Amino acid sequence: MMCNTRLSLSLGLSSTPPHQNNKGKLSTNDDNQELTLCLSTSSEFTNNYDNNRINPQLLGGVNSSVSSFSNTSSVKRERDASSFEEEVENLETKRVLLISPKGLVDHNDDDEEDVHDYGTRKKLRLTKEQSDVLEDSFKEHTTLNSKQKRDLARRLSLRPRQVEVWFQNRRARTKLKQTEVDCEILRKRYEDLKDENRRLNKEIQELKSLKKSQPFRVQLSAATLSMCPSCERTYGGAAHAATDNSTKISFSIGDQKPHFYGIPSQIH
DNA sequence: AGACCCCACCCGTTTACCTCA
DNA sequence: GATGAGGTAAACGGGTGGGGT
Repeated sequence: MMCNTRLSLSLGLSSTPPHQNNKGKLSTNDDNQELTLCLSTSSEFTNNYDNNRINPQLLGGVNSSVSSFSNTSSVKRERDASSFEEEVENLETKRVLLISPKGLVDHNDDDEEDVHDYGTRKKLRLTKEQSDVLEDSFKEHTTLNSKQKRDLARRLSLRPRQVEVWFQNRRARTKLKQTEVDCEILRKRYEDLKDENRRLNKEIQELKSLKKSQPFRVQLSAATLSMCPSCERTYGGAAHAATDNSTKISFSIGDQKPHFYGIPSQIH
């Protein structure tokens, strides 16, 4: 099997390719890849670059190796070829460069359509037709099995991995939208409860003042009071005693306006 | 049982590309 | 027209869990 992976190593400064997420490890997914250790100097990198063998995306990492990769800031990395060459000229001749699979050697067939002249990964923009088909498929099922993925990829002239990634991103978008909807519902519910709380507190204050003005007629604590939402008046704990069959309260969670049946007319 | 591998998925992030001020 | 900011979507790497061996 052709070696698709090379690890280039020389002495000196170190940098991490940008697509390694600044987190380090060089990993390979392909069992057929092998790691080759070789020494490299600036001039070799320049030559490789000119020979279209190094991914400028990686070179961006080289460009900013000293300044950018020491922290996690998402500063846009300069990928301009000329500035890279200037940087390379300025770099010391010996440095450690870890280059991941796409960086040094030939791309496999699948990847070739996605690279620019200088070897950068060209960002695919799906056509309207491709997006429509994927959307339709997503409506049917939000996940794909291997066969569905392969079929869809073949149908759209995409790689299965691209279809897989599209579905992952699509699920993420759906989830994000749903989260936003949920947030809005919760916000509304919170506002409603706040209003309800404000109204009940106001009633408590009114009752307290009523108790003060009519101490012998109103001897009920606020906790034992109930309220008829239809008329917005309160009445006492006798209703809860329910010794009188004519006094019944119908109330359930979610009711906007609970109704009170058979409440003695005198409390109104 | 548990160690290992593979696979699919999620999550956070990076990056290419687009739009708009 | 050039440019930078911000948004969007494709792509990536790492982590995780389930299933098979």
